[in-house]
Amino acid sequence: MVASLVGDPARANMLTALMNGRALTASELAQEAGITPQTASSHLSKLEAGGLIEPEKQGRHRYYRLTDPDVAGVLEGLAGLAARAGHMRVRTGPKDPALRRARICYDHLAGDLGVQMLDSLRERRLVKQKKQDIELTVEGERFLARHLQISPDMLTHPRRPVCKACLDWSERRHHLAGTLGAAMMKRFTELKWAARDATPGSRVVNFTRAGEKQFAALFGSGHE
Amino acid sequence: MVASLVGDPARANMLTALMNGRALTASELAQEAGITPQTASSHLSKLEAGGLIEPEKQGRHRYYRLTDPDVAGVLEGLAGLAARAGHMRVRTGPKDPALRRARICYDHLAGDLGVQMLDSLRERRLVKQKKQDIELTVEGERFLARHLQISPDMLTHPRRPVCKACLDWSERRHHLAGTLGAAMMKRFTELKWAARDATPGSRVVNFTRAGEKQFAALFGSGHE
DNA sequence: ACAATGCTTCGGCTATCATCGAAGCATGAA
DNA sequence: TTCATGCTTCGATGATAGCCGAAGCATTGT
Repeated sequence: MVASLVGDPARANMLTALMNGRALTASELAQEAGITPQTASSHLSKLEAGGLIEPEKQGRHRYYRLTDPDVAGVLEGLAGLAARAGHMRVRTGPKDPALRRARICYDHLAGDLGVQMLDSLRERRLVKQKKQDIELTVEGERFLARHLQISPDMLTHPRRPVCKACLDWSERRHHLAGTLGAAMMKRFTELKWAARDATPGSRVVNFTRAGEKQFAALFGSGHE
Repeated sequence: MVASLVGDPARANMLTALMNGRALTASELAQEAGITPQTASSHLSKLEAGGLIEPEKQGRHRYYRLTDPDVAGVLEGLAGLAARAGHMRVRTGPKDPALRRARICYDHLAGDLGVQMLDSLRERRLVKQKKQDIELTVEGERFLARHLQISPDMLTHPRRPVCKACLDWSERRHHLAGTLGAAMMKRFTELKWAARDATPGSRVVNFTRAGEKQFAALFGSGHE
Protein backbone atom coordinates (compact mmCIF):
# COMPACT_ATOMS: atom_id res chain seq x y z
CA MET A 1 0.00 0.00 0.00
CA VAL A 2 2.49 2.59 1.16
CA ALA A 3 5.11 1.21 -1.23
CA SER A 4 2.91 1.94 -4.22
CA LEU A 5 2.88 5.55 -3.09
CA VAL A 6 6.65 5.72 -3.21
CA GLY A 7 6.64 3.72 -6.41
CA ASP A 8 5.36 6.47 -8.64
CA PRO A 9 8.26 8.47 -10.12
CA ALA A 10 6.68 11.85 -9.52
CA ARG A 11 5.93 11.09 -5.90
CA ALA A 12 9.37 9.59 -5.42
CA ASN A 13 10.94 12.81 -6.64
CA MET A 14 8.85 14.80 -4.22
CA LEU A 15 9.80 12.60 -1.31
CA THR A 16 13.49 12.69 -2.08
CA ALA A 17 13.24 16.45 -2.29
CA LEU A 18 11.88 16.38 1.26
CA MET A 19 14.57 14.05 2.52
CA ASN A 20 16.67 16.87 3.94
CA GLY A 21 14.04 17.37 6.62
CA ARG A 22 12.96 20.76 5.36
CA ALA A 23 9.53 21.67 4.09
CA LEU A 24 8.58 22.62 0.55
CA THR A 25 5.51 24.28 -0.91
CA ALA A 26 3.18 22.40 -3.22
CA SER A 27 4.37 24.43 -6.18
CA GLU A 28 7.98 23.75 -5.45
CA LEU A 29 7.30 20.07 -5.15
CA ALA A 30 5.45 20.18 -8.45
CA GLN A 31 8.44 21.78 -10.12
CA GLU A 32 10.72 19.32 -8.40
CA ALA A 33 8.76 16.46 -9.88
CA GLY A 34 8.36 18.11 -13.25
CA ILE A 35 4.57 18.09 -13.23
CA THR A 36 1.77 20.65 -13.17
CA PRO A 37 0.35 21.93 -9.88
CA GLN A 38 -2.93 20.05 -10.39
CA THR A 39 -1.18 16.74 -10.70
CA ALA A 40 1.05 17.54 -7.77
CA SER A 41 -1.97 18.35 -5.66
CA SER A 42 -3.39 14.92 -6.33
CA HIS A 43 -0.12 13.24 -5.43
CA LEU A 44 0.28 15.25 -2.27
CA SER A 45 -3.20 14.30 -1.13
CA LYS A 46 -2.37 10.64 -1.54
CA LEU A 47 0.94 10.96 0.25
CA GLU A 48 -0.78 12.74 3.09
CA ALA A 49 -3.51 10.11 3.26
CA GLY A 50 -0.79 7.50 3.43
CA GLY A 51 0.78 9.24 6.37
CA LEU A 52 4.06 9.93 4.65
CA ILE A 53 3.90 13.71 4.66
CA GLU A 54 2.20 16.37 6.75
CA PRO A 55 0.95 19.72 5.54
CA GLU A 56 1.44 23.03 7.24
CA LYS A 57 -0.71 25.84 6.03
CA GLN A 58 1.06 29.16 5.80
CA GLY A 59 -0.91 31.98 4.28
CA ARG A 60 -1.69 31.00 0.78
CA HIS A 61 1.15 28.54 0.72
CA ARG A 62 0.99 24.97 1.81
CA TYR A 63 4.21 23.52 3.09
CA TYR A 64 4.78 19.81 3.19
CA ARG A 65 7.30 17.91 5.22
CA LEU A 66 7.95 14.26 5.97
CA THR A 67 5.85 13.26 8.96
CA ASP A 68 8.58 11.41 10.70
CA PRO A 69 12.25 10.58 10.84
CA ASP A 70 11.04 6.98 10.46
CA VAL A 71 9.65 7.79 7.05
CA ALA A 72 12.98 9.23 6.05
CA GLY A 73 14.64 6.10 7.34
CA VAL A 74 12.53 3.81 5.22
CA LEU A 75 13.10 5.98 2.18
CA GLU A 76 16.79 5.87 2.91
CA GLY A 77 16.60 2.09 3.03
CA LEU A 78 14.81 1.93 -0.29
CA ALA A 79 17.41 4.18 -1.82
CA GLY A 80 20.04 1.86 -0.48
CA LEU A 81 18.47 -1.12 -2.16
CA ALA A 82 18.09 0.80 -5.39
CA ALA A 83 21.73 1.80 -5.30
CA ARG A 84 22.73 -1.80 -5.89
CA ALA A 85 21.54 -1.73 -9.47
CA GLY A 86 20.13 1.72 -10.16
CA HIS A 87 20.55 5.41 -10.08
CA MET A 88 20.41 8.27 -7.62
CA ARG A 89 18.84 11.69 -7.29
CA VAL A 90 19.70 15.05 -5.77
CA ARG A 91 18.67 18.71 -5.78
CA THR A 92 19.51 21.98 -4.10
CA GLY A 93 17.60 24.93 -2.68
CA PRO A 94 17.07 28.67 -3.32
CA LYS A 95 19.81 30.96 -4.51
CA ASP A 96 20.05 34.64 -3.65
CA PRO A 97 22.43 34.81 -0.67
CA ALA A 98 21.07 38.11 0.59
CA LEU A 99 17.55 36.72 0.57
CA ARG A 100 18.63 33.68 2.49
CA ARG A 101 20.41 35.86 5.01
CA ALA A 102 17.61 38.28 5.95
CA ARG A 103 14.34 39.25 4.33
CA ILE A 104 10.82 40.43 5.03
CA CYS A 105 8.16 37.78 5.52
CA TYR A 106 5.00 39.88 5.32
CA ASP A 107 5.98 42.23 8.11
CA HIS A 108 8.54 40.32 10.16
CA LEU A 109 12.09 39.10 9.84
CA ALA A 110 12.81 35.89 8.00
CA GLY A 111 15.82 34.05 6.68
CA ASP A 112 18.88 32.86 8.50
CA LEU A 113 18.76 35.71 11.01
CA GLY A 114 15.04 35.24 11.66
CA VAL A 115 15.45 31.57 12.41
CA GLN A 116 18.46 32.32 14.53
CA MET A 117 16.47 34.81 16.55
CA LEU A 118 13.67 32.42 17.36
CA ASP A 119 16.17 29.72 18.23
CA SER A 120 17.83 32.06 20.66
CA LEU A 121 14.54 33.07 22.27
CA ARG A 122 13.55 29.47 22.70
CA GLU A 123 16.90 28.48 24.07
CA ARG A 124 16.75 31.04 26.82
CA ARG A 125 13.14 30.19 27.66
CA LEU A 126 11.96 33.66 26.69
CA VAL A 127 9.24 31.95 24.67
CA LYS A 128 7.62 28.56 24.94
CA GLN A 129 6.73 26.78 21.73
CA LYS A 130 4.30 23.92 21.47
CA LYS A 131 3.75 22.85 17.88
CA GLN A 132 2.81 25.97 16.01
CA ASP A 133 1.83 28.03 19.02
CA ILE A 134 4.34 30.21 20.78
CA GLU A 135 3.80 31.89 24.12
CA LEU A 136 5.78 34.73 25.56
CA THR A 137 7.07 33.94 29.04
CA VAL A 138 7.37 36.42 31.91
CA GLU A 139 11.11 36.47 31.40
CA GLY A 140 10.44 37.16 27.76
CA GLU A 141 8.33 40.19 28.56
CA ARG A 142 11.06 41.57 30.78
CA PHE A 143 13.64 40.97 28.08
CA LEU A 144 11.62 42.84 25.48
CA ALA A 145 10.97 45.82 27.71
CA ARG A 146 14.56 46.03 28.78
CA HIS A 147 16.43 45.59 25.50
CA LEU A 148 13.97 46.69 22.85
CA GLN A 149 11.54 48.91 24.66
CA ILE A 150 8.61 46.78 23.63
CA SER A 151 5.81 46.52 26.19
CA PRO A 152 3.09 43.85 26.09
CA ASP A 153 0.48 46.56 25.49
CA MET A 154 1.92 47.26 22.07
CA LEU A 155 1.30 43.70 21.01
CA THR A 156 -2.47 43.45 21.41
CA HIS A 157 -4.41 43.29 18.19
CA PRO A 158 -8.05 42.45 17.47
CA ARG A 159 -7.63 39.33 15.37
CA ARG A 160 -3.94 38.56 15.21
CA PRO A 161 -1.98 36.36 17.61
CA VAL A 162 0.91 37.87 19.51
CA CYS A 163 3.32 35.06 18.74
CA LYS A 164 3.27 32.57 15.96
CA ALA A 165 5.72 30.19 14.40
CA CYS A 166 6.21 30.91 10.73
CA LEU A 167 7.84 28.39 8.45
CA ASP A 168 10.92 29.90 6.87
CA TRP A 169 11.23 29.82 3.13
CA SER A 170 14.98 29.46 2.78
CA GLU A 171 15.89 27.79 6.04
CA ARG A 172 12.76 25.64 6.19
CA ARG A 173 12.61 26.02 9.92
CA HIS A 174 10.44 28.24 12.03
CA HIS A 175 10.96 31.90 12.70
CA LEU A 176 8.93 34.34 14.76
CA ALA A 177 5.78 35.87 13.32
CA GLY A 178 2.67 37.48 14.83
CA THR A 179 2.41 40.98 16.28
CA LEU A 180 5.61 40.36 18.22
CA GLY A 181 7.51 39.45 15.11
CA ALA A 182 6.19 42.54 13.39
CA ALA A 183 6.96 44.75 16.39
CA MET A 184 10.51 43.52 16.55
CA MET A 185 11.11 44.13 12.87
CA LYS A 186 9.63 47.59 13.27
CA ARG A 187 11.94 48.27 16.19
CA PHE A 188 14.97 47.07 14.26
CA THR A 189 14.09 49.57 11.57
CA GLU A 190 13.52 52.41 14.04
CA LEU A 191 16.85 51.68 15.71
CA LYS A 192 18.53 51.80 12.30
CA TRP A 193 19.75 48.28 12.77
CA ALA A 194 18.25 47.28 9.46
CA ALA A 195 16.22 48.56 6.51
CA ARG A 196 14.31 47.03 3.66
CA ASP A 197 16.17 47.12 0.38
CA ALA A 198 15.42 50.09 -1.83
CA THR A 199 14.83 48.23 -5.08
CA PRO A 200 11.09 47.85 -5.63
CA GLY A 201 9.63 44.40 -5.04
CA SER A 202 12.70 43.24 -3.20
CA ARG A 203 12.23 41.50 0.10
CA VAL A 204 15.84 41.76 1.12
CA VAL A 205 16.60 43.30 4.50
CA ASN A 206 19.97 45.01 4.81
CA PHE A 207 21.50 45.19 8.26
CA THR A 208 23.88 48.00 9.13
CA ARG A 209 27.23 47.08 10.56
CA ALA A 210 26.23 48.42 13.98
CA GLY A 211 22.84 46.78 13.73
CA GLU A 212 24.35 43.42 12.95
CA LYS A 213 26.57 43.73 15.98
CA GLN A 214 23.69 44.61 18.27
CA PHE A 215 21.57 41.84 16.84
CA ALA A 216 24.36 39.33 17.40
CA ALA A 217 24.75 40.55 20.96
CA LEU A 218 21.07 39.88 21.66
CA PHE A 219 20.46 36.77 19.57
CA GLY A 220 23.90 35.49 18.61
CA SER A 221 24.46 31.79 18.38
CA GLY A 222 27.58 31.71 20.57
CA HIS A 223 25.47 33.29 23.24
CA GLU A 224 24.34 30.71 25.74
CA MET B 1 12.37 2.11 -8.93
CA VAL B 2 12.59 -0.62 -6.35
CA ALA B 3 9.60 0.80 -4.52
CA SER B 4 7.40 0.34 -7.56
CA LEU B 5 8.32 -3.34 -7.46
CA VAL B 6 7.06 -3.65 -3.92
CA GLY B 7 4.12 -1.46 -4.77
CA ASP B 8 2.26 -3.99 -6.84
CA PRO B 9 -0.15 -6.04 -4.68
CA ALA B 10 0.74 -9.37 -6.26
CA ARG B 11 4.45 -8.80 -5.78
CA ALA B 12 3.91 -7.51 -2.28
CA ASN B 13 2.13 -10.73 -1.38
CA MET B 14 4.98 -12.75 -2.76
CA LEU B 15 7.55 -10.80 -0.83
CA THR B 16 5.68 -11.01 2.44
CA ALA B 17 5.39 -14.75 1.89
CA LEU B 18 9.18 -14.85 1.69
CA MET B 19 9.67 -12.74 4.78
CA ASN B 20 10.25 -15.73 7.03
CA GLY B 21 13.58 -16.24 5.30
CA ARG B 22 12.60 -19.51 3.66
CA ALA B 23 12.40 -20.15 -0.06
CA LEU B 24 9.27 -20.84 -2.09
CA THR B 25 8.74 -22.25 -5.55
CA ALA B 26 7.35 -20.12 -8.34
CA SER B 27 4.06 -22.02 -8.23
CA GLU B 28 3.69 -21.56 -4.52
CA LEU B 29 4.34 -17.88 -4.85
CA ALA B 30 1.78 -17.69 -7.62
CA GLN B 31 -0.80 -19.31 -5.39
CA GLU B 32 0.24 -17.08 -2.54
CA ALA B 33 -0.43 -14.05 -4.67
CA GLY B 34 -3.59 -15.45 -6.18
CA ILE B 35 -2.40 -15.25 -9.78
CA THR B 36 -1.61 -17.69 -12.57
CA PRO B 37 1.91 -19.11 -13.04
CA GLN B 38 2.48 -17.06 -16.19
CA THR B 39 1.79 -13.80 -14.41
CA ALA B 40 3.87 -14.88 -11.45
CA SER B 41 6.76 -15.67 -13.74
CA SER B 42 6.71 -12.14 -15.04
CA HIS B 43 6.64 -10.70 -11.56
CA LEU B 44 9.44 -12.91 -10.35
CA SER B 45 11.63 -11.86 -13.25
CA LYS B 46 11.15 -8.25 -12.33
CA LEU B 47 11.83 -8.84 -8.67
CA GLU B 48 14.98 -10.70 -9.57
CA ALA B 49 16.09 -7.96 -11.94
CA GLY B 50 15.52 -5.49 -9.12
CA GLY B 51 17.76 -7.50 -6.85
CA LEU B 52 15.09 -8.23 -4.28
CA ILE B 53 14.99 -11.99 -4.70
CA GLU B 54 17.37 -14.70 -5.85
CA PRO B 55 16.46 -17.90 -7.63
CA GLU B 56 17.79 -21.33 -6.86
CA LYS B 57 17.17 -23.96 -9.44
CA GLN B 58 16.26 -27.32 -8.04
CA GLY B 59 15.28 -29.94 -10.57
CA ARG B 60 12.22 -28.70 -12.31
CA HIS B 61 11.41 -26.37 -9.46
CA ARG B 62 12.66 -22.90 -9.06
CA TYR B 63 12.98 -21.70 -5.50
CA TYR B 64 13.05 -18.02 -4.70
CA ARG B 65 14.28 -16.38 -1.55
CA LEU B 66 14.96 -12.82 -0.47
CA THR B 67 18.49 -11.91 -1.50
CA ASP B 68 19.39 -10.32 1.76
CA PRO B 69 18.41 -9.66 5.35
CA ASP B 70 18.59 -6.02 4.32
CA VAL B 71 15.74 -6.53 1.90
CA ALA B 72 13.69 -8.06 4.66
CA GLY B 73 14.55 -5.11 6.84
CA VAL B 74 13.30 -2.58 4.34
CA LEU B 75 10.12 -4.58 3.81
CA GLU B 76 9.68 -4.68 7.55
CA GLY B 77 10.04 -0.91 7.64
CA LEU B 78 7.45 -0.45 4.94
CA ALA B 79 5.07 -2.71 6.81
CA GLY B 80 5.64 -0.61 9.87
CA LEU B 81 4.69 2.56 8.05
CA ALA B 82 1.64 0.89 6.58
CA ALA B 83 0.52 -0.30 10.00
CA ARG B 84 -0.16 3.30 11.00
CA ALA B 85 -3.17 3.58 8.74
CA GLY B 86 -3.60 0.30 6.93
CA HIS B 87 -3.81 -3.41 7.12
CA MET B 88 -1.48 -6.34 7.52
CA ARG B 89 -0.83 -9.66 5.90
CA VAL B 90 0.30 -13.07 7.03
CA ARG B 91 0.45 -16.65 5.88
CA THR B 92 1.70 -19.99 7.03
CA GLY B 93 3.60 -22.91 5.50
CA PRO B 94 3.11 -26.63 4.82
CA LYS B 95 1.07 -28.80 7.12
CA ASP B 96 1.59 -32.49 7.74
CA PRO B 97 3.83 -32.77 10.82
CA ALA B 98 5.18 -36.19 9.88
CA LEU B 99 6.17 -34.89 6.46
CA ARG B 100 7.93 -31.96 8.00
CA ARG B 101 9.77 -34.24 10.37
CA ALA B 102 11.22 -36.77 7.93
CA ARG B 103 10.43 -37.72 4.38
CA ILE B 104 11.92 -39.00 1.15
CA CYS B 105 13.25 -36.46 -1.31
CA TYR B 106 13.75 -38.59 -4.41
CA ASP B 107 16.05 -41.09 -2.73
CA HIS B 108 17.49 -39.27 0.26
CA LEU B 109 16.33 -37.96 3.60
CA ALA B 110 14.58 -34.64 3.81
CA GLY B 111 12.66 -32.65 6.39
CA ASP B 112 13.71 -31.51 9.81
CA LEU B 113 15.98 -34.51 10.34
CA GLY B 114 17.60 -34.16 6.94
CA VAL B 115 18.45 -30.54 7.51
CA GLN B 116 19.69 -31.36 10.97
CA MET B 117 21.97 -34.03 9.57
CA LEU B 118 23.64 -31.75 7.07
CA ASP B 119 24.00 -29.07 9.69
CA SER B 120 25.77 -31.52 11.93
CA LEU B 121 28.08 -32.69 9.16
CA ARG B 122 28.99 -29.14 8.32
CA GLU B 123 29.51 -28.16 11.90
CA ARG B 124 32.04 -30.91 12.46
CA ARG B 125 33.84 -30.20 9.20
CA LEU B 126 32.98 -33.63 7.82
CA VAL B 127 31.84 -31.85 4.67
CA LYS B 128 32.75 -28.52 3.17
CA GLN B 129 29.99 -26.55 1.49
CA LYS B 130 30.54 -23.72 -0.95
CA LYS B 131 27.29 -22.43 -2.36
CA GLN B 132 25.52 -25.43 -3.78
CA ASP B 133 28.52 -27.71 -3.95
CA ILE B 134 29.45 -29.95 -1.07
CA GLU B 135 32.70 -31.84 -0.73
CA LEU B 136 33.38 -34.74 1.56
CA THR B 137 36.49 -34.16 3.69
CA VAL B 138 38.99 -36.80 4.74
CA GLU B 139 37.53 -36.75 8.21
CA GLY B 140 34.15 -37.20 6.65
CA GLU B 141 35.25 -40.33 4.82
CA ARG B 142 36.61 -41.78 8.02
CA PHE B 143 33.40 -40.95 9.83
CA LEU B 144 31.28 -42.68 7.20
CA ALA B 145 33.38 -45.83 7.17
CA ARG B 146 33.49 -46.02 10.91
CA HIS B 147 29.87 -45.35 11.87
CA LEU B 148 27.87 -46.31 8.83
CA GLN B 149 30.09 -48.73 6.95
CA ILE B 150 29.99 -46.58 3.86
CA SER B 151 33.19 -46.56 1.79
CA PRO B 152 33.98 -43.92 -0.86
CA ASP B 153 33.88 -46.65 -3.53
CA MET B 154 30.16 -47.07 -3.02
CA LEU B 155 29.55 -43.47 -3.91
CA THR B 156 30.90 -43.34 -7.45
CA HIS B 157 28.31 -42.97 -10.17
CA PRO B 158 28.62 -42.13 -13.88
CA ARG B 159 26.70 -38.86 -14.03
CA ARG B 160 25.64 -38.03 -10.51
CA PRO B 161 27.60 -35.97 -7.97
CA VAL B 162 28.59 -37.55 -4.69
CA CYS B 163 27.41 -34.67 -2.57
CA LYS B 164 24.92 -32.00 -3.36
CA ALA B 165 22.94 -29.47 -1.37
CA CYS B 166 19.24 -29.92 -1.86
CA LEU B 167 16.80 -27.23 -0.85
CA ASP B 168 14.36 -28.61 1.67
CA TRP B 169 10.69 -28.29 0.96
CA SER B 170 9.39 -27.82 4.49
CA GLU B 171 12.40 -26.37 6.21
CA ARG B 172 13.53 -24.33 3.26
CA ARG B 173 17.12 -24.92 4.14
CA HIS B 174 19.59 -27.30 2.59
CA HIS B 175 19.84 -31.00 3.25
CA LEU B 176 22.22 -33.58 1.83
CA ALA B 177 21.53 -35.07 -1.61
CA GLY B 178 23.67 -36.84 -4.20
CA THR B 179 24.89 -40.40 -4.07
CA LEU B 180 25.99 -39.87 -0.48
CA GLY B 181 22.56 -38.72 0.56
CA ALA B 182 21.04 -41.73 -1.15
CA ALA B 183 23.58 -44.11 0.36
CA MET B 184 22.91 -42.84 3.84
CA MET B 185 19.16 -43.19 3.47
CA LYS B 186 19.68 -46.68 2.16
CA ARG B 187 21.88 -47.50 5.14
CA PHE B 188 19.33 -46.14 7.58
CA THR B 189 16.78 -48.47 6.05
CA GLU B 190 19.11 -51.45 6.14
CA LEU B 191 19.91 -50.79 9.78
CA LYS B 192 16.17 -50.67 10.53
CA TRP B 193 16.57 -47.14 11.81
CA ALA B 194 13.82 -45.98 9.51
CA ALA B 195 11.42 -47.10 6.79
CA ARG B 196 9.25 -45.45 4.22
CA ASP B 197 5.61 -45.28 5.17
CA ALA B 198 3.46 -48.14 3.89
CA THR B 199 0.62 -46.07 2.45
CA PRO B 200 1.10 -45.76 -1.32
CA GLY B 201 2.30 -42.41 -2.57
CA SER B 202 3.33 -41.29 0.86
CA ARG B 203 6.72 -39.74 1.25
CA VAL B 204 6.76 -39.98 5.01
CA VAL B 205 9.74 -41.70 6.62
CA ASN B 206 9.04 -43.36 9.97
CA PHE B 207 11.96 -43.71 12.35
CA THR B 208 12.02 -46.55 14.87
CA ARG B 209 12.62 -45.64 18.48
CA ALA B 210 16.08 -47.21 18.39
CA GLY B 211 16.83 -45.60 15.05
CA GLU B 212 15.90 -42.19 16.27
CA LYS B 213 18.24 -42.66 19.21
CA GLN B 214 21.14 -43.72 17.01
CA PHE B 215 20.48 -40.91 14.61
CA ALA B 216 20.48 -38.39 17.41
CA ALA B 217 23.74 -39.82 18.72
CA LEU B 218 25.38 -39.28 15.34
CA PHE B 219 23.75 -36.06 14.20
CA GLY B 220 22.02 -34.67 17.29
CA SER B 221 21.92 -30.93 17.76
CA GLY B 222 23.24 -30.91 21.33
CA HIS B 223 26.25 -32.70 19.95
CA GLU B 224 29.13 -30.29 19.53
C1' DA C 1 11.43 -43.69 -26.03
C1' DC C 2 6.98 -41.04 -24.18
C1' DA C 3 4.22 -38.61 -20.89
C1' DA C 4 3.83 -35.41 -17.01
C1' DT C 5 5.17 -31.52 -14.35
C1' DG C 6 7.09 -26.85 -13.58
C1' DC C 7 8.13 -22.81 -15.55
C1' DT C 8 8.68 -19.41 -19.29
C1' DT C 9 7.52 -16.67 -23.53
C1' DC C 10 4.26 -14.52 -26.64
C1' DG C 11 -0.04 -11.83 -27.88
C1' DG C 12 -3.87 -9.42 -26.90
C1' DC C 13 -7.24 -7.54 -23.61
C1' DT C 14 -8.45 -4.54 -19.95
C1' DA C 15 -8.26 -1.56 -16.05
C1' DT C 16 -5.87 1.44 -13.40
C1' DC C 17 -3.84 5.78 -12.79
C1' DA C 18 -0.95 9.64 -13.96
C1' DT C 19 -1.48 13.76 -16.56
C1' DC C 20 -3.26 18.19 -18.01
C1' DG C 21 -6.98 21.99 -19.27
C1' DA C 22 -10.43 24.57 -17.21
C1' DA C 23 -12.88 26.26 -13.49
C1' DG C 24 -13.50 27.10 -8.44
C1' DC C 25 -11.82 28.63 -3.52
C1' DA C 26 -8.99 30.79 -0.36
C1' DT C 27 -5.65 34.05 1.03
C1' DG C 28 -2.94 38.21 0.57
C1' DA C 29 -2.00 42.74 -1.87
C1' DA C 30 -3.46 47.27 -3.73
C1' DT D 1 -13.71 46.47 -2.91
C1' DT D 2 -10.91 44.36 -6.90
C1' DC D 3 -7.01 41.90 -8.60
C1' DA D 4 -3.34 38.43 -8.23
C1' DT D 5 -1.39 34.22 -6.45
C1' DG D 6 -1.38 29.47 -4.64
C1' DC D 7 -3.79 25.50 -4.44
C1' DT D 8 -7.67 22.34 -5.23
C1' DT D 9 -11.48 19.90 -7.73
C1' DC D 10 -13.59 18.17 -11.93
C1' DG D 11 -13.54 15.81 -16.38
C1' DA D 12 -11.44 13.64 -20.12
C1' DT D 13 -7.49 11.56 -22.31
C1' DG D 14 -3.86 8.35 -22.81
C1' DA D 15 -0.25 5.22 -21.67
C1' DT D 16 1.64 1.91 -18.63
C1' DA D 17 1.37 -2.57 -16.84
C1' DG D 18 -1.07 -6.45 -14.76
C1' DC D 19 -3.53 -10.34 -16.31
C1' DC D 20 -4.65 -14.68 -18.65
C1' DG D 21 -4.89 -18.25 -22.77
C1' DA D 22 -2.05 -20.78 -25.67
C1' DA D 23 2.16 -22.57 -26.91
C1' DG D 24 7.12 -23.69 -26.07
C1' DC D 25 11.34 -25.51 -23.20
C1' DA D 26 13.37 -28.05 -19.62
C1' DT D 27 13.54 -31.60 -16.28
C1' DT D 28 11.83 -35.79 -14.12
C1' DG D 29 9.53 -40.12 -13.99
C1' DT D 30 7.95 -44.58 -16.34
